[in-house]
Amino acid sequence: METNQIKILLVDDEPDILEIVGYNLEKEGYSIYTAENGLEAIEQAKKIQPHLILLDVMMPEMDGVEACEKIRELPELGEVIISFFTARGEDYSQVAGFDAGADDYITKPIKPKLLISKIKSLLRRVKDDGKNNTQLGGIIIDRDEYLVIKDGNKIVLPRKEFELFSLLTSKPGKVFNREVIMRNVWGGDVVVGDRTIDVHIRKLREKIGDDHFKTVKGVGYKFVLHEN
Amino acid sequence: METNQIKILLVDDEPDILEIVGYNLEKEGYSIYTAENGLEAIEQAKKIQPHLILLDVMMPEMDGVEACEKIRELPELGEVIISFFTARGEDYSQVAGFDAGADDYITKPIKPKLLISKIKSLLRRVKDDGKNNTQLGGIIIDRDEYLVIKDGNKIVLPRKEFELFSLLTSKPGKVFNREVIMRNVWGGDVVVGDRTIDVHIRKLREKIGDDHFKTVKGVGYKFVLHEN
DNA sequence: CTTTGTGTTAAAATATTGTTAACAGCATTC
DNA sequence: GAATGCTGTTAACAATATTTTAACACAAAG
Repeated sequence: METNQIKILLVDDEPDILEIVGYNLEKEGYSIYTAENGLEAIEQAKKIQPHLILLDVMMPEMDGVEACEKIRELPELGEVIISFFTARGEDYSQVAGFDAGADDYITKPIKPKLLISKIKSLLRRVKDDGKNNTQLGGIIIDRDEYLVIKDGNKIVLPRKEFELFSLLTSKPGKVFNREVIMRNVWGGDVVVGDRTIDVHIRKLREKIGDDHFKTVKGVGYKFVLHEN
Repeated sequence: METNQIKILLVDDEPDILEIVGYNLEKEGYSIYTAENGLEAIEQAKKIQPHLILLDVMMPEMDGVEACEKIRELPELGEVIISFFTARGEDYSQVAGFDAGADDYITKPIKPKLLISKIKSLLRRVKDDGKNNTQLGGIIIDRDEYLVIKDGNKIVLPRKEFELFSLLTSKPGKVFNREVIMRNVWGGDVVVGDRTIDVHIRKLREKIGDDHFKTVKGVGYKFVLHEN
């Protein structure tokens, strides 16, 4: 990933800090976004999907620790890296911070060089992610994590359901007949009853949404992104 | 290990793919070898002892899955990492289940940047056989000392437990199935009972924390940093 | 209005994992 | 060299989650 595609959200109630830190990071080529309190931070985070969030611990409205916890509850931001700013001596908050789900700490006063090198090290994980993800509209299928994320909700599917879902979504709109489904999900030799596929489809409809799975009677099933 | 000492064997029946992928990998400094079918792949693999093999699933003579199985039976290649190329939707259940003993897979069409980052991630384990410490949230993993530090507490793990932990944390969130765990922690030839992995997972849960280790039934285990 | 294919349920069957305690191997200590 | 403690493995059993079945309802097509 190019440096200039990496988005960093900076959250602090002191404009001075935002400016000086922002300046240093922009000089390195990162795209900088800012917020002045925890509430705003969460709004922004949802909107811009940053790679890294730098959160001040002490802030009005909602402090950093609380904001961090809230952000960690948002599945669509599951990958985001969060680091706190904290004044030295405030380090009692470190334990609380890790509990809240922080990845690292940066102590004030901020030294630009140290800041940059810490940030580079934190972002190393983002740069080479190499994930097997598919994004279809608002639905993310993560084959590494065996997870489906829809509208910000993590949905855990059991194996057969996941594989069936994965097959259907491998070509949205295409109708898969029962034989093909059988062969791909169950394997050529396994023999199971007639209603098994239906039951699995039903569960997918329950979990993912009724209207994504269309029955083509006498032929098979298909996955559609939008109903029409 | 230096990048230019890392040997990658590329196996695909389409010369175009060999060329474009080979070009991209050579640009990164890897040493590239090629084969055009499964049989040839096995010959080459024995001869050059590569660190990583990228196998197309669909090939004449002997397909990727079969070749992978054969390679896994060769004791002299016990350490090799194998990843499939696969078109999305193709042979889904087999590839997804890693029945053949692959470590990962890469979906076609191949995007060079993603390819490179995936390969780097796969090779990370080979490259830093030397010293390496990782920090993940509040957890520090010291691979030299077989030591884990969590919330400031030192946790000493026995070798097997440490290696299992180390594997799972090498890619937080990713599900590792039992075969892969077996091969990486115990080695390809060792045969131990079915419950051994479970017992080790249990001990990690006891020592590191229950909620970091998620079971995906029928698939495997994953390490998660933050629960949600 | 009969046939054919699909939808729905809950219960049954199966598969997979969790837990425990026991044991052997090995190194360390006394 | 006996005692101790730790590691890794196993086996038996418990606990759970997933998958399948079976029975019946329903709906569309002919």
